[in-house]
Amino acid sequence: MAKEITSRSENYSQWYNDIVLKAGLADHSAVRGCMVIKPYGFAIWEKIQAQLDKMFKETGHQNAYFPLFIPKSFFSKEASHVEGFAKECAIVTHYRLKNDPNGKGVIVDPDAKLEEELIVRPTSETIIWNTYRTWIQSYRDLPILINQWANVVRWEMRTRLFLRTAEFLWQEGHTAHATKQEAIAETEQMVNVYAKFAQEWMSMPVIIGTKSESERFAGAVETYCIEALMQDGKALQAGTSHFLGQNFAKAFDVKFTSKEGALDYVWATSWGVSTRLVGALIMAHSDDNGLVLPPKLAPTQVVFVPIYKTDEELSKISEKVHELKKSLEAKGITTQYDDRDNLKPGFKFAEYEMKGYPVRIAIGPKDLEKGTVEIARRDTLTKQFVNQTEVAEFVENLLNDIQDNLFNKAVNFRTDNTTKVETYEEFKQVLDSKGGFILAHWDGTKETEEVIKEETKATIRCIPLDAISEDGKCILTGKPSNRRVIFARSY
RNA sequence: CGGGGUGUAGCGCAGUCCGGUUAGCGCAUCUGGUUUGGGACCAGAGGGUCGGGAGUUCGAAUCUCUCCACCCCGACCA
Repeated sequence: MAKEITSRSENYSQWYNDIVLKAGLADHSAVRGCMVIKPYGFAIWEKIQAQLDKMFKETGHQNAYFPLFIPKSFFSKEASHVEGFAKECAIVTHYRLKNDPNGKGVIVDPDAKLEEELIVRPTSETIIWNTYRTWIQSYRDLPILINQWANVVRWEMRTRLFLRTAEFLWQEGHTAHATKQEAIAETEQMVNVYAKFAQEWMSMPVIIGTKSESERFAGAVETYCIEALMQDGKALQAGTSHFLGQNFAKAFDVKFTSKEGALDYVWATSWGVSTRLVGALIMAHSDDNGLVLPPKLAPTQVVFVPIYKTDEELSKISEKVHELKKSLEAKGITTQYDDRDNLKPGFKFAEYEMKGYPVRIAIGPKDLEKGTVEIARRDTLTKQFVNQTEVAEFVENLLNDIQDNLFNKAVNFRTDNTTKVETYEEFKQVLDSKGGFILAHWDGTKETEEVIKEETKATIRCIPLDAISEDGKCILTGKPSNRRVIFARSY
C-alpha cells in the first residue's frame, strides 16, 4: 500500500516513470532534462559498464579520456556532423562570475567573455580526430583502438529518465585504421559486441542492421545499429557503430604514410552505448509489480528475508542465513540479508519485487524445523520450498533459468509483434492496432521514407544484416525492392 | 519550443474559484508497547520558505505578473 505503480495497460509511460522513481533508480534534478542517478540505478549502470569494458578490452581496446569542452571551430570542419548536432549544443561563453553590483547574488562577468566559445561535447569525434592528427604519421601508428567512458550533453527538447536526458553517461569508441576493410571490420565487430551484450547480459533480443541514409549518424558513411522492441510495441535503438570512412580524417587532416610509401587519409569508426540501456532494460522485462532484472545485471541477485516472532528465533535464522549466504557467495552469487526489525515480511516482499531482485529467500521457524527455505523467483512470481542443503546449487541453476526465461519471453514477444505486410493499407492498420516491428518492402529512397514517416510516424529502424533477399514491391510506391526492412514507431 | 495540466511536510493529497484565527488529512519518521509465513496495531511526539521572485492589499497558499520544474499531447531527436 505504500507504493503503487500505474499499470502498463492504463498508461505505459506513467508506468515507466513510476518504476524508475519507485524502484529508486533515478530522480529528476533541479536542472531541466538532467537526472540524478541514485545508488541502485547507478549500480545497474556499473554492472553494464564492467561487462562492456571487459568486452572492449578483450577486443583490443584501451580506455583514454578527452576534454569535456570542444572549441566551436572544430564543429564547422565536418559539414554533416555540425548540421546533425548544432541544434542541441550547450555553449560556454564566459569563464567567470562576479557579485551583482545591483544587489544580491552573482552575475556573469561581461569582461570574462571567451575569445572562442567552447561547446560542451555532444560526442567527441572532433576533439579526438584533432588529437589523432598528432598521433598518426605512419601505418605503424595504426590502428588506434580507443574507448572513452564519459558524459555528454545534448540539449533535447523533450527528455525522459534514462531514455533521453540532456546529460547522459556513455562510452564512445573511436578507432583509426589504415584500410577501409579494416575499419569496416571494426565497425561490424563492435555492433556484434553490442548485440552479444544485449542478448546474453540484458536478456534482450536485438536485430542487427544498418540505418537508412536519413537515420544515419551525422558524419558517417554507414551506421550499424542494434534495435530492440519494447513492451508497448515501440522500437528502441540500443547501440550504434559507425563506419566514418575518411570523413573525419579529411576534416582534421589526418594522413599517414603507408607501407608502400603513399600518403593517404586514415579510416575511422566510432561506436557507443549509453545509460539509455538502463531504460531499455526496464522496458524489456518489468511488469506491473515493478522492475524485473536479469540476474547478470542485478546489483544484488538474492535477498534473504527472515520471518520470526522472538529474538531466539531470529538469532537461529540469522545463523542459518549467514551459512547459506556464504555458500552462495562461494559460487559468485551476490546476496543481501534484510534483518530490519521494523518492517514486516510482506512489506519486504513487495519492496524487493519493486526493485527487481531476481531471487528472494524467506526463512521462518517452520523452515528451521523442516530444514527448508522458501525460494521465490521474480520473473514468474512463483515460490517453492527447497532443502537447505540444496540451496546453493538450486539458486545457481535458478539464476541461469531466469536469465534464459527473460530472454525467451522477450523473443516470443518480439515474434508475436513482428508482422510482414504487403500493402500500405495493411502497414497502417498493423501500426495502429498492435505496433511492433513491421517487415515491409521499400524502394530505397529517402523520399519514400520521409512520406511514410510524415503520414504514420513510423521510421525505418534498420535494414537487417540477415535480411533474406526476396523480390517485392515498395508498400508506398510499388517500385521493385529486393528485401524487406524493419519499420516501427520508436523512442 | 507550442497546446493542456500540475507544484502545499519525505510521499500522496484537501484547502485556492469567493483573500481573513495558530494551514489540515492519510502514509512515512521518532519514542514506548504489542506484533511478524504477503504491504501490522495502539498511544504520544516531531516535521511547512504553501515551487522561487516581484506586485496588489490592513491582511495572500488563495488575486496579478514573472521565472523554474515536472507530467500529457505535439514539434524535435544518432
